[in-house]
Amino acid sequence: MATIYDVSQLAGVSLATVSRVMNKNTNVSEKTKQKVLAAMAELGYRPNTFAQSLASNCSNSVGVLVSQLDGPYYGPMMAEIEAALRADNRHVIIAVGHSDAAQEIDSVEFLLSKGCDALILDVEAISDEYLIKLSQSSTPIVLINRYIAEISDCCIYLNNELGGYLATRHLIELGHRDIAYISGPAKKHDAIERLEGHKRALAEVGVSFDPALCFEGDYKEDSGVDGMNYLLSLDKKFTAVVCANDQMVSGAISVCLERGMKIPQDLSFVGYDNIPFARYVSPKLTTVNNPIHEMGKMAALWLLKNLYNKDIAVENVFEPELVVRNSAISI
Amino acid sequence: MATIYDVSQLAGVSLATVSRVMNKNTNVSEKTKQKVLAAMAELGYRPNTFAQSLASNCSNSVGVLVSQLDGPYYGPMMAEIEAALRADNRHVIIAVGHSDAAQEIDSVEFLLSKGCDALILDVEAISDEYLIKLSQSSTPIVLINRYIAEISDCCIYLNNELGGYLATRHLIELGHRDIAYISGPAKKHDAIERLEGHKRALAEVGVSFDPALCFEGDYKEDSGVDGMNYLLSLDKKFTAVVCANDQMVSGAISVCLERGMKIPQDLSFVGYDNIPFARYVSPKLTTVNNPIHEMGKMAALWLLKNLYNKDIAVENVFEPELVVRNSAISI
DNA sequence: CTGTTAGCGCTTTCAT
DNA sequence: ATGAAAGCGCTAACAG
Repeated sequence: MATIYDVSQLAGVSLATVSRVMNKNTNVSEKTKQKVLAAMAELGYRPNTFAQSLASNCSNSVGVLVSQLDGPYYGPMMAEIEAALRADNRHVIIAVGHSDAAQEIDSVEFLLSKGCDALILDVEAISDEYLIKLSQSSTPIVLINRYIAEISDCCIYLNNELGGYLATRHLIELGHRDIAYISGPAKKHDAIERLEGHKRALAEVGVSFDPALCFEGDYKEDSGVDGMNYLLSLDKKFTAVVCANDQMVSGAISVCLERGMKIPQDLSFVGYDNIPFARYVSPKLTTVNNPIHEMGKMAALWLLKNLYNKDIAVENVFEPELVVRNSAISI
Repeated sequence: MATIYDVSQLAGVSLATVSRVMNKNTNVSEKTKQKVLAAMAELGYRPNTFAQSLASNCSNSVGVLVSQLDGPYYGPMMAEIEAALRADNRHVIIAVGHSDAAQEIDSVEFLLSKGCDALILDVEAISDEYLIKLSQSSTPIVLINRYIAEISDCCIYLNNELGGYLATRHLIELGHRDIAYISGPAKKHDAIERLEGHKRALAEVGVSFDPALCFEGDYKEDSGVDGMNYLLSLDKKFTAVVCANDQMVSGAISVCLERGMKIPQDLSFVGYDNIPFARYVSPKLTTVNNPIHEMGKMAALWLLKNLYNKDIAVENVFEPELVVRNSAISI
């Protein structure tokens, strides 16, 4: 592998000059620059990133920590982050936290030990305190799907409460009053907020929230199955159910169909996230759009702006929107 | 940030000794080792990976190149790769090739320029020649979802032809003879092989393959929609359709349901890949299992064995299996 | 505009 | 078993 030294010899200049043309330093005459470029091409020169990182103390890499890689949720986000960073010749190192505090912290340490210039974190279990302290270290972080007042500037998040509100209000407008709810894990921020929105919509029309009609799932399809079986076993009337994410809706609907029920005729459903599959299942899901890919992109842009000094406008909070399809009809 | 020098001073030993304990070199007395370890802990020492990589010419990183990040397909694979490598303290750098030759090559160069120790590639558009030449360079590669005779040792792949055969034979056993087919892109190896298997199953019972009943899709849901609309517009009889992947089945089925057809009563479907959603859509999909996550894991193990000298048994070819659910019934 | 030189933090002979 | 010292390839003052 050719080194910067080989290039300098071939071009008949010094190491420093070669380094200057690589780093687009303007203080190089056009003529010298061309000589160097030619020499690089001839040798098939490729800079050694480790030497660069060691000398410059900048790795051009950003670590991305997500809860899981195998669901339908993080793919679009990762895709946007990769694309935005790649366009600027930075690379992304991935790590998975599995929604567990110990593993999340371990992953953060891991990414830090790999010399990332910055971290994009989608973490649920790590405490606010830890993150606040982390944000004060020399490695910048940006938080996706989480809002912490003390470090709000680096938080990119969705107005989850509003989404929960929109989902339930849609059903209310369709005439529903007895609405069941399958929520996400009670310890996750977004799950709590979505449920809050649901309650607000209910309260707005004077319907009291019935805890018995609320099942705590874990955002996976199977817990939608469990939740639906639970609700159906109840001796309670309900004409609609909102689920805190689309994966749980699909699980819930599959239970109903298996029991011979007609959806949405017998029961209306509203989901959350608008994952790609939502438009291909039957019935097509009425759901709340979660612009997770846009938030991923924004996180990358945030870094380009704050870490690599690009001139970019960033916004921190995203608004969810109701996507009306066929899983919910008027009573 | 503390350096190895600081540690050596605190422990009262030389740089070399500190380096030895970090690298688990045995030639260090237990006593000295403990002193060093204590010094490291006290300083919160974390080795600088760039200096390590520069000096040792080993980065402990592997590049993973996939076609896309936002489908349901690669997530499970990435998850396994990340987990296996992470367990051995290596990290993964991701890049996306978008199924385009130029972009795939660009991504390979990108990963190489980032100093990866090895590459795991799931590429479709890059030529065999390029890959063969690449495999002869100093950076080891392992190919997922692709078989190239000349470098078969580093290929981890599925017996796609058999999968295609199993899908169609299942329908034949159910009594179907008029079977339509929605294939993947004609230029992709796996799409071709799956179609071959379909043809073999047909030939086995003396049914001739009708090109008019075969639509070329692109593996995305929308092309399943297009394919179904095309087939339905034909003035041909068919009682079943096999799709080259589950995403296209879901698109195809959504068209039928929208037209008021009953699935599987009016038309049977068999898919391919067994993506997570296959068991939650209605009807639950009869499909061919594609152990993509196992192949991802195997690719990672292959590297651990061949690059990092772990003692692991690897297998190169995986066999698909039919998963019978509810989307196909006897005629 | 260009060259010289001192590191960046660690690994790895080679001595002892 | 331990230490001294020569790089690994590049960046960034500094000097001219």
